[in-house]
Amino acid sequence: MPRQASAARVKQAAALFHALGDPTRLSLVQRLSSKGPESTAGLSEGAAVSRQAISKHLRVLSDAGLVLSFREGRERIWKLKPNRLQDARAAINHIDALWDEALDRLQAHVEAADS
Amino acid sequence: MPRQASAARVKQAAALFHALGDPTRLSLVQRLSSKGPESTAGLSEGAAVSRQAISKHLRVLSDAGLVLSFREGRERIWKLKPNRLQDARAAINHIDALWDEALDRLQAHVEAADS
DNA sequence: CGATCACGCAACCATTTGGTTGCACGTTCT
DNA sequence: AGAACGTGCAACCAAATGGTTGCGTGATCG
Repeated sequence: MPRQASAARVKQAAALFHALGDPTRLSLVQRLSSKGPESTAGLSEGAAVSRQAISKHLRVLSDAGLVLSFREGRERIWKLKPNRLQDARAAINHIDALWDEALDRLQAHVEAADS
Repeated sequence: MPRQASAARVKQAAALFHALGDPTRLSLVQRLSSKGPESTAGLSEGAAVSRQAISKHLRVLSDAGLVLSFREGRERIWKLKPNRLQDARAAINHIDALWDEALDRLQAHVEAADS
């Protein structure tokens, strides 16, 4: 039996994908991943949009558990919460597993009819 | 050098995640994955929302390349395009790879300072 | 102390999104 | 032929989204 009701799991995974489903946010995740922790202003540096826009996106990522932050002097530092990406990958793997099972069933059916 | 400009790649991946980032749509993908091809009406069967809502979601999934459809008599049959999920996984793996590189760089730095 | 910097908050705006209902059209069943 | 079915299309609606600007506040620099 599943550890969690399927509907709730889908909701959770969808929330994660939703957070990743914006180019600006995905760029932020990528940047935090490659360049390491950075301040809000730092992350706004090269961006096409305003600091507040970036700030809002970071808040969305934070709500999704993809990123965390802490105050340091007058800056707020953001860093990636890397384990969270595993959850997204797990969701995809789960769907893939279903797909493979379906193929197996189909294969079994074909072989049964092949006698 | 990257096969594609980074910005374009991010956009592509974000579009994919965006399509997966809705509970109803993610359920549809999961259902198509586990139960195999099905008609619009069939997919609307258990759903909480109307047939047209489902139809719109399927169209979004189709635009994202996650699903394809064909007319069969008076029905439209939808089936998963499984390879597309690989792209989503690849995007996550790519970010993870960046992260690992960053950790390696950090490690190298620590060891260098440790002499 | 005064200037500047980084940030948070709020108001506001246009567009997108997710949903509905109603209707028209082609297909299938009897 | 006529009824029922599966879809597609369009209009419409409320809420969410992504963005802006302006302003207040605490921290840091000179």
